[in-house]
Amino acid sequence: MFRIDGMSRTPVYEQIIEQVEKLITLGIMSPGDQLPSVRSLSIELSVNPNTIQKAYSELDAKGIAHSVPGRGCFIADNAEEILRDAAKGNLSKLTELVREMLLLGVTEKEIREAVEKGFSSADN
Amino acid sequence: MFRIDGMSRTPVYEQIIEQVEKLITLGIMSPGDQLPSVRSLSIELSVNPNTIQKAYSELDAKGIAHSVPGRGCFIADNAEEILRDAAKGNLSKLTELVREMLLLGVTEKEIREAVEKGFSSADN
DNA sequence: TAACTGTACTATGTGTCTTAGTACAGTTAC
DNA sequence: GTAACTGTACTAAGACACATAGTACAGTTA
Repeated sequence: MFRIDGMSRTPVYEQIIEQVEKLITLGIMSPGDQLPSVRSLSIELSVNPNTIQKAYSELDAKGIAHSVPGRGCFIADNAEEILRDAAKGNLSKLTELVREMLLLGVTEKEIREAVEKGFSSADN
Repeated sequence: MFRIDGMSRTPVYEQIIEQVEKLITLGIMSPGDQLPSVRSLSIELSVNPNTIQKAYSELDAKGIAHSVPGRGCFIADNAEEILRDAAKGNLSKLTELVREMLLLGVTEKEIREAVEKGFSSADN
């Protein structure tokens, strides 16, 4: 369910956060669903429990998951809403990316094609 | 001419690389132009000379600049071409960004607006 | 010759990420 | 109640990248 790239420059705990968010985005995990326990996931990924805990506590701080001592870590009710709002905040990032590519000499046509390609593909 | 954000998570040497690339992209610096010397820029930015050297040597490795011992560091003849090719390689990144935002519930209309905004703005 | 240029090297400090180990408290099923 | 799970907290240590500090050498230029 989770996969860690040890060669990546992004920290393991961030990779876990991203993957949890992706699972929610894709509808594979839904509000109320329980995430793997800190210990079991640490074994599955051959990673220290502290690293998993750090990921979960950040997901909790973001409001995406909710940790309950003794019970587990669960996807929050409004997880999709939070992720959607965060994505909307990234619209400006999209604008800047387009502008930079344009400045670098990428044609408007090439950019439009890349965008349409994003619209047409629904699979991961 | 250069500005460093000490609060940023991106290393200083990478910020310098990005800014050199941006100056070339914007046409402020052109092939043959000399970059500030390692020592003078290190003083200007209150940064260690080694940090500047690291940035310059990476620009050299990328083919964007060319360092000549005793003379200085100069923008390479084909710097724009290299940057343009690199930008084209990022078209897939653009596609993925669009796809992700779509999955997260951002509307197609919002995405198109952000893209058009990038097209229409020419100022930095 | 003097003042600049890039380059190379060692040593050190710092911060983040990760691991390791231990401990405590809440929950659940038997 | 007990055993086995859950999250949480804490200290200690190692690894690594980034940056600093200082020195030194060779090439270029006026």
